[in-house]
Amino acid sequence: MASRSGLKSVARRAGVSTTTAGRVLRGERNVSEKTATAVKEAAAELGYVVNSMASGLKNSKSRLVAIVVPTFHGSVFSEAIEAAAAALREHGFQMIIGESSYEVDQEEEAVAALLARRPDGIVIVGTRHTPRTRKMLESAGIPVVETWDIADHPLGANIGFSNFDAAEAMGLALIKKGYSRFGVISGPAVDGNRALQRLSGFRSALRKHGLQEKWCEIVPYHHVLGNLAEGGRHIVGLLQKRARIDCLFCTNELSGIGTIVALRRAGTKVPENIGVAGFGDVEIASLIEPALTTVRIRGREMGLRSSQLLLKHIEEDEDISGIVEDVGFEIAERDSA
Amino acid sequence: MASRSGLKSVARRAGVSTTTAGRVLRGERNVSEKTATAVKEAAAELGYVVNSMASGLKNSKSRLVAIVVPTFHGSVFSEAIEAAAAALREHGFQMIIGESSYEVDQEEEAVAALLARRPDGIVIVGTRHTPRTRKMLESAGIPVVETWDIADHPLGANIGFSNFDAAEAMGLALIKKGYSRFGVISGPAVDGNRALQRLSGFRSALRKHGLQEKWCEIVPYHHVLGNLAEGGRHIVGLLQKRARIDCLFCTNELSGIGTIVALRRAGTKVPENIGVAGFGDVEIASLIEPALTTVRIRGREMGLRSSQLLLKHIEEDEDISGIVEDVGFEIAERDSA
DNA sequence: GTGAAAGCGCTAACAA
DNA sequence: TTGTTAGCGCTTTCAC
Repeated sequence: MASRSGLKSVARRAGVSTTTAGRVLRGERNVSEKTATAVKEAAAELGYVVNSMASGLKNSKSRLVAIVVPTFHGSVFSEAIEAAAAALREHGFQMIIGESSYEVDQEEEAVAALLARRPDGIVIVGTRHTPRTRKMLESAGIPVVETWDIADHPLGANIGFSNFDAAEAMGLALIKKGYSRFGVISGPAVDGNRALQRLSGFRSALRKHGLQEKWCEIVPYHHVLGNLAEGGRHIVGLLQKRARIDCLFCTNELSGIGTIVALRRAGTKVPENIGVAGFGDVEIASLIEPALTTVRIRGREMGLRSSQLLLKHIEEDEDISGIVEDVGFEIAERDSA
Repeated sequence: MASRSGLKSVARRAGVSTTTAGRVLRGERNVSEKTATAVKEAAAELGYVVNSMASGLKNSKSRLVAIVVPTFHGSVFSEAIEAAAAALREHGFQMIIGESSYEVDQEEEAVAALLARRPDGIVIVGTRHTPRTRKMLESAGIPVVETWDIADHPLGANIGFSNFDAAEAMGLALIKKGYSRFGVISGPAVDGNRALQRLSGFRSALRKHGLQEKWCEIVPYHHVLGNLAEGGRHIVGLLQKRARIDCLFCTNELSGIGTIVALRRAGTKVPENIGVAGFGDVEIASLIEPALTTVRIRGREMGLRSSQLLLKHIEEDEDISGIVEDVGFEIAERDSA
């Protein structure tokens, strides 16, 4: 079927060579009006669509950009994806997405699968990778942008923010508001991952005021992220068993939202009975009642900026490796704490 | 760079032919242990990743599935995408996504761009397409699944639900609750699109009870979808200018949520002062206060089922065209109406 | 168990 | 303005 509507059949139908047919369909100008029309008609009649595997192979470019995110769930990263995809589409690029599930091994698999498509550039959320991931990325010969963090040893360009600083700033802000007995909900904090950085930053803030959190619960990601309502209930259960606190810091936004909803349903008043702060900022964070106090992350900006850099490298042939941009963050003090 | 780590250089480094190297890397068994090890080592050292443009071209398959959704915004379709992507990944397939922005011309463009990658199958949200879109899809020679609606003339398989019936059921449910003075917020209702079907279904319910809506506002999509908070404020403005109603039906979920939030901020009590019902069901619909009464759509199921059908066609070579499945819907009566 | 050769559908370089 | 030729990086016969 594919062969029945290949360039060859279009050419045959229009009575020209495949070269000429290709030229017309690519929009080159040095073809006679008449020929062009004939080719276009033939193509339309056959429903012809170019085979970009073939053309990409020929010119060794795919007009594809890859992006690796920890998860699709919950719109945390989708705003960044959206912004990037829109910018790319304007330049005739498409996006392929991989999911790392917050695991470097999964990330490795995703990167391999994506690189197989020979993208012209790649954006990765995160700066921790397996050695093989780094190797593959280096050998790929394409521009790389790491994001959502500041890298110690960037693979290429780096558009991010300091997770440590952001969590510390939130800690300071909460202390300023008068809270002093903190509980923390964090995803698995390992190596130098973002959960750990956030935890460390928060603790640094407490230490500066001679404080220490009353307890810190490490919750598997599927628990906080898989299902908001269920995750929230889980956290409320935790609250009852642990030492009394006056403020709960959730190192990711989804657990913050889930917690607020679950607390409300359990009849606990936020922020009267307990303050809740989150990290990250999706649209719902400001829509729920009470609106979530959180660290506002510039996801959209990071997505956009990353793709802009890639496009600059690809289209203007300007090396972007080594570029580092800190997009910062902002403490959004709303009603929950 | 790509050539420096092509199959040829792996083969050279391992001292074998590209044929043999390829065999090893594809996991074929009829290779000596020793050779296999040498090849794998060479590949690892070079960070080799297969070029699927080349392999795909050779075997005319891409292990790629395309999906076209109206929008990425707001997780309406992302649950469906998520479910589909997960199922596909398990079978070694990747997904490429296109966005139609609720416009058939944009859809045509997206379909052309996606088909150029020679996906092995395609899922499209919606059943209305331009003639060229239909033609391209027909000539592509790949399985097609239309979804989120029931098609009059399916292009291939069809996994959906009746938007008319769903809206009618919601209308009936609201009337049963005692509402009788309805306002409607709808996206552009043209041809046989889903907005129009929902509107028609809702009106049918009213007619059955000798009622008629007090007013119906057609709001451009960017207004209700671009920004929840702003869209909501817009709707609240409308409410003040139009005839008094006791219940507002929003034919899409995002406007329902935006409306509830905006009304709450404006000091109007839902459902005491006015009932609000939506259409569609994302996670936040049940988390906001009051929880949104809405038509629950099986997005996740449609996404999953669509990809299962495609996989069946692709991997088991079983023709799926003509298969129609109505996954139905459900009225979720919550607190907002 | 291994390799040589042909070719997937397209485009770039060159020739006419 | 148009066509011929070669080859992108792989996989697939087919031969050894």
